[in-house]
Amino acid sequence: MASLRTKLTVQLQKTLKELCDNGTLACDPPAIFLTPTKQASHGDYACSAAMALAKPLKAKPRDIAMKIQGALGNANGLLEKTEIAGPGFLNFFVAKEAWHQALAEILDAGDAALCSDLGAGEKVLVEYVSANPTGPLHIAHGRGAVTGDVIAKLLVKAGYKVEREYYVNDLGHQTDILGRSIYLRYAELLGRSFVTPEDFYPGEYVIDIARTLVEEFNEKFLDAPEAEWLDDFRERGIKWMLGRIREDLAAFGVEFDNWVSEKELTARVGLEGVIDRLQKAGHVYEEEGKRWFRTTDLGDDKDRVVVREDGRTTYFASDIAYHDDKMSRGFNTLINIWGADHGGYIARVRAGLAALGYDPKDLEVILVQMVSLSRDGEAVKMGKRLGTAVWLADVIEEAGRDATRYFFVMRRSESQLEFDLALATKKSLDNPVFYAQYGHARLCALAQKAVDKGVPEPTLGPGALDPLVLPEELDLIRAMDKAPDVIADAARAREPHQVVHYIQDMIAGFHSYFSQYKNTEKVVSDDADKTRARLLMCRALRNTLAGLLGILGVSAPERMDFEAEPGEEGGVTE
RNA sequence: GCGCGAUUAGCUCAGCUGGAUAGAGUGUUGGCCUCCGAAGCCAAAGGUCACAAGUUCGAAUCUUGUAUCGCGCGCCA
Repeated sequence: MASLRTKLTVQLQKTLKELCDNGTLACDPPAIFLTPTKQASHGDYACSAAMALAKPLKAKPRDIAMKIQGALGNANGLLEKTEIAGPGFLNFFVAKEAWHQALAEILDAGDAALCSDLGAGEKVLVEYVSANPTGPLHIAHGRGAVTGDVIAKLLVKAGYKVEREYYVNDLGHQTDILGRSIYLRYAELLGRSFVTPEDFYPGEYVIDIARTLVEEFNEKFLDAPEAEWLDDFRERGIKWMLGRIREDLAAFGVEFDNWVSEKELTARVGLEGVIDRLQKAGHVYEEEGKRWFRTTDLGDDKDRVVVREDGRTTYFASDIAYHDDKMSRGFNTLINIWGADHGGYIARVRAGLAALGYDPKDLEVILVQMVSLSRDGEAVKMGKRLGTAVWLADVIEEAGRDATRYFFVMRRSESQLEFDLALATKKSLDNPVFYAQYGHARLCALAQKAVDKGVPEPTLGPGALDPLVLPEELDLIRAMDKAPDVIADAARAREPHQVVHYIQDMIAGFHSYFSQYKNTEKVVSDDADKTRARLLMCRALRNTLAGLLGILGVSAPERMDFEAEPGEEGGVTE
């Protein structure tokens, strides 16, 4: 759906092209954009094109603005008037009728009201989480999970064809450590004592896995050499962990189209082929018995080993193969959501793509900064190796799925996130998800109020929206109208937090409107025409809000339970 | 040392390809419930946009340098 701003931009572009074509403006048509204004006296949208053109045209900005103003007219009925202000701003005042028309279109569009065709069907692959199956998901994985999930949803709304993918590192040294850790716990459960080696996963979950192996194998491997049990222990450990990771993600509302196993992928494509291609392109050399990829030629800090002395390939080698596989599946854009601690990895993966003949810019990496968790005002130290990680599942249980998801995308990815569990569970507006959900519930209550009073179901007919003339009502329509723009912008920038702020603004506008007129211009009143118009507006608002919350994966409750503490069972009624 | 990220109100943070008087929440202070949901609303107070140069009609935004904090710098993943 096109917003009014988009329609007006199109009109303005058309006008400028005409002015340039007929010589009124002796230049090429400039790229223009409309900005929403900050104050009502500046109209609804402003454009600074005249100022930008002043220098190349060697003319006064205000004179240029006047020419544009005259040629634009009422922009096909969209505008009530255009004013020239300040150094040369064009301030556009949208006609009431155009807002009513916009609202009618929003109501007609239904779910499509949030959509745009920015992506034009382009294929995008979003890879996120991809946590090693050597331990449960912790809180930082959670942030990456929601970030990826919401970016994927935004891209879908913005007209991209999206696939979501989890890359499972089910090969390598770390998985061996998992297998050995399980074995030590297995032996312990069978009465043996042990000292923990340096490479060891200390988490409780390892004991849970070991318990299943005691059940399966009894004492079969108790004194057996490693070669006899390692494969079984490793594979069962990975399978168990992956099962738990899937459960945690499902409980969090995070889903994937594909789970790509490193083990299966490398078996299928064969790393030798990929390394040969690197070699043929002249990027591989041998030294000290190892095969190196000269990534320094392609923007990396140092060269990287792809094949070790003993012939085993490195993780990096399979990651090159994985990204090659992604590109070969026809994606124009690869978006990877990584933790900030993987930042140093970007250059070498890009180098891999470049060496294989792809444009390295097609890989975008969103680095999600760390989450610092505090509980009751005290910082909680994190350390996966120390077993002091905070599991995502525990956080969700404590704060609730809605609040947790909302918190994780509230801030820009580049900002470190302060996650205060006490705050997230608190019944206050520090916890903005409740504010937004409350707004939705209030809109539902309004609709119910109308039903209770015997007001007929409002229908959209000619002139039905004409009674909407209060400035706050027009503001609300304007807020809704820009939804496809906000989503497209957020999708383009890969910035979920923009949606959060948009929701907050829209809800604040509604609460303000509601409170201000609760004793005068009520939504449900004795005036049938006004009631119908306002109920229609509220319906659009409710739909918009529900759609936005849906993008965040946060529920839009029809009622809020006032008694229960948020975060506990029943705190939010679906 | 090098790379990436951050630095904006007491606190937590927005600020959209450079635009008009830098915003929101929270906290503080003071007002609103015979009301369609007060988990709400309204108002006040609160700023050297880390610092310094530069680019131009115009900089929180772009460039360079400095400072402080976080992350990374493995033939782990």
